[in-house]
Formats: sequence, C-alpha cells, structure tokens
Amino acid sequence: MHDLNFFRDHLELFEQMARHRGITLDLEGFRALDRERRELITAAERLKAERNKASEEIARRKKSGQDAAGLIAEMKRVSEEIKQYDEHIAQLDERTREFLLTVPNLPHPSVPVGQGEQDNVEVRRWGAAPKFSFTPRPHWEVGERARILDLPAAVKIAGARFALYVGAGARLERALANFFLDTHTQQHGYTEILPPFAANRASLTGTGHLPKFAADMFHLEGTDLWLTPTAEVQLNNLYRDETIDADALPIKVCAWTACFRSEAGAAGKDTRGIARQHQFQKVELFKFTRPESSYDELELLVRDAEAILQRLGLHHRVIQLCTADLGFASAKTYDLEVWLPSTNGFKEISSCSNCEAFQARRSGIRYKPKGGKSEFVHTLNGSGLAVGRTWMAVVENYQQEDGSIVMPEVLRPYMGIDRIPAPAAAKA
RNA sequence: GGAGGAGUGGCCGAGUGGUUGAAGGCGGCGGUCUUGAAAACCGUUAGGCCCGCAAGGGUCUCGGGGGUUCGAAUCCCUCCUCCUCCGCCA
Repeated sequence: MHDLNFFRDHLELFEQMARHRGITLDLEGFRALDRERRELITAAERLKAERNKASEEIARRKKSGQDAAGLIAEMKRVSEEIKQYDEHIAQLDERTREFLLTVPNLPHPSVPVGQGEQDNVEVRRWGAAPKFSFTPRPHWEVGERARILDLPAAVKIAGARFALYVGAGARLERALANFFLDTHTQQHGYTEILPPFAANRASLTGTGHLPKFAADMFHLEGTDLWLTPTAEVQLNNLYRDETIDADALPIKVCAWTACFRSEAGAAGKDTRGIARQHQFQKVELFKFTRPESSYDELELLVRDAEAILQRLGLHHRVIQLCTADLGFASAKTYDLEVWLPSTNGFKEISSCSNCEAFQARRSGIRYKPKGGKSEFVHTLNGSGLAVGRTWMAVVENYQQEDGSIVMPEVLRPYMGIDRIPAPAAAKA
C-alpha cells in the first residue's frame, strides 16, 4: 500500500505506473473522494474543538456551582452533528483504504517497460542443456515408470492438481527440501522458520494477497483463515506491527512449507504432470532490510537461490520481469528458470522480488535508525526453491535411457542412493 | 469445551466519569559538573490525520470495534490475545 499523502502528491507517477503495468486506475474518482473526505474532516474537527472547549467550561461551572444546563443542551446537539460527520467520514475512509489497497507497487526505474512476458529481459545463463542419446521423457512418464509418482492415486484421494509420491520419489521431495534448508541456513546465513500453514486476514492483507487475490487461495470455511499460498505471507508477518532494532538488519529468514493455490483461471494450463498443483512444497527466502541496501540484497538473494540450481547441476537462466509482468507488490523481480528437456525450454522455478516499503507499510514493519525517526523497512522475498518443480527438473535432466534416474552428487547423502533404479528393478 | 483473572506510552507501573496524552520509576536523548568517565542535578523523550507556504493551530489514539454521556483510560456490550484451574486430545 502506498502512503496516502505521497499518493495524493504524486498522482502523475501513478498514472505512468498504471500505463506501464497495463492496468487502469480511477484517479479522477480518487481525487473527488479525497477532496470530499478532507472537507468533512475539517468541518468535523472544528465542531470537536468547540465541544472540547465547552466541556472544560462545563466542568469549571459545575465545580464552582454555576448552572451549565444551557451549554450541555447545546453540546448535545453538537455531538449529534459530530456523530453524523464521523459516520460519513468513516465511510469515505473505508472507500479510500479499499482503493489504495488495490493500487500496485511502483516499478523501480531499472525495470524495463514492456507489454507482457515477451518483453522480459534475460540477464544471464548458467550451464548447458544435457545431451541425450534418446528422446527424453516428460517427468510424469519417468516418474510413473520408476514407480515414484502416482498421480491417479492423488486424484482418487483429493482430485486433479494434487500429487502423490512413492518410495524414492517421496524421499526425493524430502531430500530436496532438506538440501535447500541446509544450504541456506549453513552457507547463506538464513534463520530457519517453521510457521503455521494457515494465515489470517490481517497477515494476507499485509503482503497484498488480500483483498485483491482472494480467489487464488483456499479459504477455510467459517473461519478467518486461509491456507497459505506462499511462506512469504508468514515470514513477512513475523514482524507485523513491530519496530525492528536497526542493528538487527538485515534479517534473513527461510522457511519450508506446503503452499496451497486454487489456480482459478489456470484451467488448461500445465495439466499434465506436477508443474501446477493445488498443493506444493517450497522453501522461501525472505529479508527485512534498510531501504538503502535493499537492491544489493536483492542481487544476493537471487544468487542464493541460483546457488541451489548450480549445486544440483541444473541448466538455468535469470530473467528480469518487465513492468507488465511484475507482481502486485513488487518493485523489481527476477525469475529463475530451469531447463526442462521434455519441453526443450525453460520453466519458472523461483521468483525473487524487492517489495521496497510496499508490504512494510501495509504490515506496519519499521526500524529505528540511530537518533532518527522510525522508518518502514524494505522486504524481499524469493523461492529458494519450489520443491516440486525442482523434483521435475532433477527427474527430467538426470533420467537415463533405462528409466533410472541418477542422483546429483549433493543429493546422495540425503537420498542414501546414487540413483533411483530402472523400472525392471523397481518392483514395489 | 467449562470456570476465573488480566491487557495503560520503549519497558515497569499509577490512575474508576471533568485541564489525564496520561503521575512516578527505568531506559533513551541533550545539558551542567569532570582531564575523561561514572555518580548527581537540570531539561527533554509517541504516533496518525486535518488546516497552513511556514510558524503554528486543531483532532484522534490507554488490546480491537461498538454503545452510554455535554464529557470515557475510567461505566456497558462485543471481539481478540495472554495467564490460572477443570475436561479432552496428537
């Protein structure tokens, strides 16, 4: 959310932002609403000042035994009037807030202006696509042959867009999550958090998931709880409505969680395999930083996520999103895309964003510099990485002609085996 | 799930309808003193919003929301959180 005063004073900035993001903002409506609201506040406060003065006078008169009945009667009328004003103002406040909550963040000047995905910019590539002496199979075929993935069972238990892993497949999921967490905590300096998998309205509003994206989440009926769509929500809200000690910054935390997404509007997209699920695991990276260092920290965050792909030996590239593709709360985003042989292309596996003070303002997360006034921190988040999609990438990139899957070196201690055996040897 | 108790400023802690945005203490900041420091002493020490070029003025905030009243930290309702006891349970 943007600061109301800043928004009012820089409408031209927001007009440009809307154009660059390809959205519409009713700025004229805002102007009228804002003007009316301020006029009413001024009028109401004038009456309140009058009432406060009169109340003192009443107290004085009563103390000295004088009559105050006339004044009291008059103030009764004034109070009625104030009540009318306050009710009207509350309505306008709510409308202002609702409007402001739907205004996305301003892109950083370094973000390329674009119309859509096609205008994203490739920043760098790492590694090379593996060469196969046979036609590589998609991960669901490899997984079914090796009997480590049972999608029909998941459909029976829960429905479409759920997955069920078996044996070494289940262990691979667990191995990946552990490898991610160990790397980030032991080598990259993040503190591990294991948060609730559900979050309330206030938390989801803080990150920007509510009110605008309610349809993308699973709401727990009859409660104020939603299944978390990403641990970004929980990690951001670790410090909601708190002032962080300046010396503690930057704070780096990471969390493994399940994530739940309704994927409304994604019908027909990624229907085969496990690329797009209602439930998936993810290790999330999150930073609270001082404003002046947040962009340096973003570069480091991307490197932390990339390091995982590199240690797994997976070919990937880094993409900078253009203005039109930028997420609601983000001022600048890099996506990491991993090579998937079956598609002969790249697939998103991580998204790393600097939200600047956008979330911090919504969530009330401040820090107090030495001798200065408290200010909002900057928040950054990134996947490090999506576990299910990494599972896909490992299975596809390390598949062998006989159907076995070689384990990358770094996973072997976690897996206890060098390769997931070929189908013939994989009898259940 | 049942029965009680509690939520005041950065922290502790007064305050039960009328100059209380809130005593006092601690902490923080500035100063006096000191070669320096400590101690002592003096002063200072929330934020949001509205009007205003500014200086400044006004208003709101004592867990959240609502109500009673001319006036609420103080009375009433409701919700949330924490604590104690009982029950249940992985």
